[in-house]
Amino acid sequence: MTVAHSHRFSTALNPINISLLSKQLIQLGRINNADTFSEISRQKEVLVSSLISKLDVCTGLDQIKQVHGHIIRQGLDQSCYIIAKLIRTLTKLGVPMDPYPRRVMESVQFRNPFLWTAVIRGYAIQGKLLEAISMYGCMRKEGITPVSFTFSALLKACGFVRDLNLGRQFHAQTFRLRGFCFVYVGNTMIDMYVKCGSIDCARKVFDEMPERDVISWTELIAAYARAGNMESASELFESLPTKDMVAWTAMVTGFAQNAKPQEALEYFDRMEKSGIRADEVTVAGFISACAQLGASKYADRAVEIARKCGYSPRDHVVIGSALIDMYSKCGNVEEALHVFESMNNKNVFSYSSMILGLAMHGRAQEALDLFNYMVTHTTVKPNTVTFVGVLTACSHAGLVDQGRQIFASMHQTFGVKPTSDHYTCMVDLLGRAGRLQEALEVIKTMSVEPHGGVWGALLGACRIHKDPDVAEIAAKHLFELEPDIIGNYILLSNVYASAGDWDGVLSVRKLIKRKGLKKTPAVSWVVDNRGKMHKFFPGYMNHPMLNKIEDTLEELVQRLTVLGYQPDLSSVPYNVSDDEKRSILIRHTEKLALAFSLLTTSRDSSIKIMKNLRMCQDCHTFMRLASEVTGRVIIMRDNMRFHHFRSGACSCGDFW
DNA sequence: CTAGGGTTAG
Repeated sequence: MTVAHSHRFSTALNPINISLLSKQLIQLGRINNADTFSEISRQKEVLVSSLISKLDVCTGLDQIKQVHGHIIRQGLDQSCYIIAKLIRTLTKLGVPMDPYPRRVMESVQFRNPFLWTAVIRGYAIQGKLLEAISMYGCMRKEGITPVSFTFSALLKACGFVRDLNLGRQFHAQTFRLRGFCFVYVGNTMIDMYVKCGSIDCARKVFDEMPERDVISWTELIAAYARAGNMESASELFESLPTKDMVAWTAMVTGFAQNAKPQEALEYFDRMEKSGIRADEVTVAGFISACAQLGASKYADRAVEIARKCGYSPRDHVVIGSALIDMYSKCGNVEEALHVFESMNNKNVFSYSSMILGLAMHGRAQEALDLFNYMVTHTTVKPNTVTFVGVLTACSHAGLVDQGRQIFASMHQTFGVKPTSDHYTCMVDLLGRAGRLQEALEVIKTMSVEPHGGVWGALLGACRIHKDPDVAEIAAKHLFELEPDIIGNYILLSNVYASAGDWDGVLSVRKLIKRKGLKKTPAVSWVVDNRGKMHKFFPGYMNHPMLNKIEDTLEELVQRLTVLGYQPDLSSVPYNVSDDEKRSILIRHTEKLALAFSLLTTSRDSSIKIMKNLRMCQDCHTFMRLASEVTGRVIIMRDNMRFHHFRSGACSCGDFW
């Protein structure tokens, strides 16, 4: 509330204004003398009520007490309607229920169910289930009959603290007392079960509700989506008779969150075709789906849609943050920076996305600078994701000491507890720097149970530094935690291969076979300027330009050899002849994609290649040197991050 | 006054 506002409030309701108001009302014929008194107090209630409504998050407790003073002076301190409203507002503003709001309630002599409920709900939202229940007990003792709103508040409290048992008790009581269920209470019940993680109970309530509205449906759809069960979500959604914007959005974001971007886009299209408007939340989900597809033609479409819906990143934080992430993942970090700078409001999502974007593209120093700017020049507080971003930046740039410092400060200075994700970054940081024993030590002293990522980072480091002994330790834990992820086995096999241990390679291959796992086939792709995608698979395939591609590669190899290029035979994890290794290497999909791009794009444009797996050492060297002899900028995205090859150097500093 | 929200590591 601004100063000007509070000044207006303080004069709005003085006795002169009230008597003026009453004269005006009589003149207008709205009231007659007989009921002037009750009518004026009703009007007073309306005025005071609108005064309370104007309190907002910026209001300090002093101003609230000032308003309370007005309420008392106007003789409205016994009005349940006004006091309940005041308490609801205090709750919204985050004022703790004890002692102030509760005292205000206790000062009212004759309390109605709505006043009690406002207090119960206040405790509920602040996570104080026991106090909420005790208030409910007091209310019953006074002989007040609860209303549906009361049960809604109690159920909300149970959901908030995830107390399934108490939730069940109130569920039963609700039906006993009322005999029937309002849609509203039913919806709160669904929400309670969902929050308690019991989606089946939520479904049961839904199925038994005599009457449902679109909110009941959407709650359940979103719960299925959050649980990763998009089949049930779609099924439910299709049977929803009238789908509104929020329901559609739940589907779009649901697919986006479950790594099904194509479906997210489909639902967005269907939504548009049904003539339903999209709002900021819908568009954010759409952008997130585009980001996952990682192709600029989707990026353009996302920007176009955001523009059409009237959501510019300048004024909409959610849209801006989503766009930053999308541009970064599409390989256009410059545009991401551009969006970031254009934003009027930036929050922790905007900063974290930007820091992660810079880290992903190997611009570690800028990522660190941005982080430092954020913590020293803004009021934005870093969260757990922000630290993943900064630590990733350190690890990709080999900044061991800085990383250690930041890791220490995150808990000490910023109160963010390290999770397995942060330990993953630390293990990666130390591991890449060749300090495998230190990395192992970090894992042993972790304050949380290490997840697969932590051991995976260690195994990855063993691949770089060719250390089969530590690799076996890492693999043992990793295979227990993630027995079905083929990439883990391949990684171990690569470590053995790089050490020339072909028995080891063979044993891993057997293990893969026994588990019935299938190797993920490699694929690289490029998008031409008409938006068409060209995919390249391993070995020879029937691409119309195959001959030209082969010629180009042969010529390129010759030019690179002059610069000292030698095929890195240790990148081939098979025990075959050196000639065979050379011919396998030259058929790696990203090399085919590179040759294709050289043949089909103009000399001054940069080349953008995507790949679903990690790039091998040989391809990395090849790309680096190719950027030198061709004078082209090559942007290459593997399954983890981006490499910018320019004039014979890579943004990752050959550190990946 | 009960529903949908963008960023996470190997």
